[in-house]
Amino acid sequence: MYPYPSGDLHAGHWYAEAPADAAARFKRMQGYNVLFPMGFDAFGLPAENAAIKRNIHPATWTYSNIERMTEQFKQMGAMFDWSKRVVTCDPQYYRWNQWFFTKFYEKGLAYKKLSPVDWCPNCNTTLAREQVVGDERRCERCGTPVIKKNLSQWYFKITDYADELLDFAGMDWPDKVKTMQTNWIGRSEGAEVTFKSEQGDDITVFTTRPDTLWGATFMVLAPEHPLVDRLTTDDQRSAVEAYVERASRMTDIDRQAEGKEKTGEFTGAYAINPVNNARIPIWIADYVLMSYGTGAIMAVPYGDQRDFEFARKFGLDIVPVVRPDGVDEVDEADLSEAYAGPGVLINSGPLDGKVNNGEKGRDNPAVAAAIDWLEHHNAGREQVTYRLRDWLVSRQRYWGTPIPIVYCDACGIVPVPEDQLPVELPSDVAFMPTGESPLRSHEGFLNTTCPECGGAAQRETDTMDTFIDSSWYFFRYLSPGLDSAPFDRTLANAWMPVEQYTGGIEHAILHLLYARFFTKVIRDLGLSDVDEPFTRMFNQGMILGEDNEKMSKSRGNVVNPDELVTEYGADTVRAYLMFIGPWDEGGPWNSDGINGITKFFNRVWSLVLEPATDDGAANEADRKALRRAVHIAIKEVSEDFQNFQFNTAIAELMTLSNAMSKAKSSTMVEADEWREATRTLLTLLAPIAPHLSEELWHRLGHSASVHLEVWPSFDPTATELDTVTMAVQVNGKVRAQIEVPKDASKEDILVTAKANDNVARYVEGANINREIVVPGKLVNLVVK
RNA sequence: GCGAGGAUGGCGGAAUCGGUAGACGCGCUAGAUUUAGGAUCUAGUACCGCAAGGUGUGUGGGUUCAAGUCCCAUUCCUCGCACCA
Repeated sequence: MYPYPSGDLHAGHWYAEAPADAAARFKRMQGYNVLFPMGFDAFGLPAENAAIKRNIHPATWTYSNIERMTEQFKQMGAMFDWSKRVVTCDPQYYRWNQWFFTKFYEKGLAYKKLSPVDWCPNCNTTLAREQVVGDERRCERCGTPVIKKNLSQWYFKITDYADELLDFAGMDWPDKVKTMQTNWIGRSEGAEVTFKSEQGDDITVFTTRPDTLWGATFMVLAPEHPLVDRLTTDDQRSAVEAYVERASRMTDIDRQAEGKEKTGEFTGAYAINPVNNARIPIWIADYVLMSYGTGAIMAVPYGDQRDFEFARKFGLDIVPVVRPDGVDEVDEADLSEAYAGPGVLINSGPLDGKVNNGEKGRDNPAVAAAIDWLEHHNAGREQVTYRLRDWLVSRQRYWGTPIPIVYCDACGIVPVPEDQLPVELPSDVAFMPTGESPLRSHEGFLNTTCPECGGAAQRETDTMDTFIDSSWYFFRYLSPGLDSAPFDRTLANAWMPVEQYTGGIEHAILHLLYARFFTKVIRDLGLSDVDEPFTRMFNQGMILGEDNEKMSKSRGNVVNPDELVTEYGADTVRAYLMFIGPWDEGGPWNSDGINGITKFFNRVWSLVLEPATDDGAANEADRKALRRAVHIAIKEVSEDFQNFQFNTAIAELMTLSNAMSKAKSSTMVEADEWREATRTLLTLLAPIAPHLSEELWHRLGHSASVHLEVWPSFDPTATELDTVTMAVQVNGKVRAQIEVPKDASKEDILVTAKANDNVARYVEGANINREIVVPGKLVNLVVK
């Protein structure tokens, strides 16, 4: 994932990019054709805030940050291909955001709608549902609790792709991310049922439990439901209006602060339950959300805890409709909570006796029977509902892609034609955050002519959510300079999808969901054949301050990578970050530990370059042992890189260098095995410490780069041993170690084991009941 | 409340088709070298114990010749969602 150009590279950037670079280098040495690009997510609020605070233009601030961060990335020694760099605030990039917007509009995937939206009072802009986080409903960017506003905004119809987005087939992604996306999309199977009010209005509800329809004893509408005003009777009007007014003024936080205590008001109206013609009261309550389903529910207090609480509080009827297995009779008066489990349907007319097995949808015989009944009687139909909402993409801010729409009194909404793109962001605007886009007060931008009729018209002044920029930038890497299309189709079909993507878990249901959606629309626009953007996804953890807290200036626990590079060198910083622990776990920085890497690299240096001081003779067994250590390292390090286990890869390299230190002697350094060892050590180390390994490689006399070396191949015969050490246990406790030929028979192993003095001590005078031999591992003698 | 993940020495962490727990590193102890050294090298370092030996992977059970690893229960921590009908 490309970074936001915030200023300087911080420890988190290093933690995200250095191991990714090591993995890319490993793949290149293995012979793969690797494209490892870097770019900048350059639109966004911090640039505008910097402009307001320091009186510097967002573009100036952004581009100077990009320059600085690019230099810092080069210091890291990362192999980024800078010729492929993508900068999203560049008009040559964002013109394609605008182009996509018009294509979405043509396809009906972009639309404008007036509705209550989430508004961040600090950022002064609307937000997408995905950008409101936590139980206090805070702005994802700045942490301020959001409020509701009724505004006309542009949306992308991501809900059209809900079902396809639930399909993760062939994707090697963390289960956590797949689960989070699945829950976010929130598919529910059930039925849509239409009730009629006594005045004759259709009131449609969604339910996952149509089998409990005969237990519906009242209806509840969301306070914002459009029928509330019509249905409310005169004698109830003042109470209902007061309730609606109160609900509209309450924030979501206030609603939650009231806990789960139910509130509501009777409208005075009644509806007819279509399955049994029962006359049931219609209430309004804020526990029914206008934004989910149809904004109205049938209430089945017997089977739903919320409806149960509501019924008990307001004295409404409760009709038992499911008899749990093993219960003879259900008495409504005895109930203390709703029953949502399996059982047999009762009091349900034609469905009496049907079995509710607790499964969802048509897998449940009772639900299937209910849907069939509804469809047969024209009272409802099978229906699927999603939690996912359409993506609100309008932002009332300056530093983003202008939405390429013109409003004409004569022609209405007119997309800007392709040959007039990009709609460039004017540079001379006032950045005061007024709650309206700063572009609104820029006359030259605002006033234009209609592309269709040529009459006076006004531009849309909102800009696009920056998550649009990041939804397709990976395509742009393939042909960043192209000005005839967003990307080269042939290259895209050859290179995409991204075979390995890495980034933080915080984008599990933001960027990673939007990018999947965009990729599918790009496919459906006929621009590529790619279904999914990222085949394999890995979430690295977060690097914390030494105090085990998130790094922040106010805590004073920020680790500055520039200072570390000055003191220890880039390779040491890279390697230490990889050594600290598993990459997906992250963890606290520890300034003591980095010395271990410094010592390791110093040891490698002298191992390769210093003459041997010990003039002991190396015999054939010594040379064989060294070769064995080398090939164990090749095997382990290769597997570790493949699995992104950089910490154990470095541990293996340390083990190899320790073995080499022990083996080094004036005769050994003349041997082929020693030359293989040094060559292997440097090639295995190259992805982790690219500068050090290159320097040593050249000092050894090579003229080509170590980074162009072929990854060493593992020779299994080199690691085979003539004898193996086995543990001997007596009753599961280790009592001795024995050495046996590697292909010794079980019988021979047992003879050797029993001959051991210490084993004999524990076995003496007892019966051996069982003898377990795991060849090459251990012997366990069970005695009594 | 629902869902996911985790708990191993003084510290970061190794090891899970069940098979010698603590690889590798930090720190610490002792020694060597040194005018000196936050340098380097050597040896040691889970805990209790003089030793023999015993005990140990959050807690309590279970399966097994054998459990960090499998099963049941439970505590705590982290993350995500949350009146979603």
